[in-house]
Amino acid sequence: MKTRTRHDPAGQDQDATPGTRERIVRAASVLMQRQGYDGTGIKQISQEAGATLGSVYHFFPGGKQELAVAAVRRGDEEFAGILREILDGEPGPAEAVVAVTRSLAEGLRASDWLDGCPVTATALGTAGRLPDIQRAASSAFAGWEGIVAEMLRAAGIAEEEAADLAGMVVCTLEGAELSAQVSRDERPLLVAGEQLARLIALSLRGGLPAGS
Amino acid sequence: MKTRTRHDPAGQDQDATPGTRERIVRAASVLMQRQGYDGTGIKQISQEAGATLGSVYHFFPGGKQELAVAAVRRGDEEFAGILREILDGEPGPAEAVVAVTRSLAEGLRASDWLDGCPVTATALGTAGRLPDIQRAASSAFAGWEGIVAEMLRAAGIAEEEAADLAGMVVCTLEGAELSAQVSRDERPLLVAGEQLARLIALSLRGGLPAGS
DNA sequence: CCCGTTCTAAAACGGACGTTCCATACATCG
DNA sequence: CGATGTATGGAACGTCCGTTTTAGAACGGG
Repeated sequence: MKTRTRHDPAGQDQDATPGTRERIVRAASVLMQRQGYDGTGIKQISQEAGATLGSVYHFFPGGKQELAVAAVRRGDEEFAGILREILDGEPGPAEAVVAVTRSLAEGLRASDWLDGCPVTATALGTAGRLPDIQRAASSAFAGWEGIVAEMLRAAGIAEEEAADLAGMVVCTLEGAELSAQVSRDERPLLVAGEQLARLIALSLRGGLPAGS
Repeated sequence: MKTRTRHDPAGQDQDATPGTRERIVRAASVLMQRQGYDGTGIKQISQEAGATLGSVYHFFPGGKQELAVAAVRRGDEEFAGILREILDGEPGPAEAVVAVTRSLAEGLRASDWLDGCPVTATALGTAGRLPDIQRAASSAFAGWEGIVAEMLRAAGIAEEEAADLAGMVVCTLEGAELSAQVSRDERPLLVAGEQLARLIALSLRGGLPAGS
């Protein structure tokens, strides 16, 4: 029942009891996603991960803060993967964005509105205090924006407009998921998806640029 | 130095040392906006408000939770007031939304990116745990949405489309402010403003409805 | 003038927090 | 077979948490 073979450098066994460090990061990511930074205790994390305090501080000598950074990065990569996967499976950018909102809505409802954005809660609770966490969250947003921007450029939207539009898409997804979670209703996400699709369609056919 | 005259039912003196209860709510609102629910202590609130623990528990027998609900409601009303004020001062809905994003950006930058949305941090940290706070936050979002929807209808947009668009506007503002705060950069807000303006302009002239 | 209500003041409590510390187990290497 | 370095188990520490409690001050109505 112990752990598994030692010297498993990255501990990437996919799922079969994934090594202590990996379990700790996963537990931290889930718990902080749900309860925020201050609302999540190290002891709770270690318990949920099936590890002990000694292990936590062994792998994360920087304590809670270092662990939170790892958790945010984990959430970042996880969502980036999902995002890429969905975008690749859709024919056009408008359909892709709608598909993302649908996926987010399903995830939210399936978790009884507990699992929102994996970085927002952690980032927001530590906004002006813990710069390391803030930076990790900021680069997560930037990364997602890049993924969306790439898709938009591939669809033929000009460089600069694609960047703006990608920023808009990520912000709106963020806000809509937040809204849906707080109001326990998937409608904000679905509406956001449709409206974003309108906006993308407008850009695809070179429609009116901001100034009415 | 004490307080002021007793029996000041609502304690609405505008600003001249506004009574203990009022000071407590204000301090709670600001602190929870910045640090979230779990990150803010009752003792910190009482100290910041220039009150004592006795006063806090006198006015809020329900403890921290009741105080948080009052703080969220206060943030709700505050932003609703600002929103109405800005919307009334602009000629059309597109300009109005842009003005709101500019105002939010200024507020964020002026506070060194500390003061984001007055309800998001509190709501997100207590999402599945404290239903009272969640409800207060949810009704705040709904109220803001109503204000925006009314403006859109007044500008001639049909009932149902105005509702969807208003939801989109509020979600995007929420997400953009979050993004701006985390990345310490006002660009997300400004981009969101312009893109929302495009979307509104599209609705004003009966443009393409979702289906590409 | 005194009583009751309203409000303020601060001490005290049990518990949880993040962190430190050390003793132990185990695989690997000389 | 020691010896070594990595990993685990868990007790212990000091601090701060939300809350309770008890006492006192400031007013209003009888």
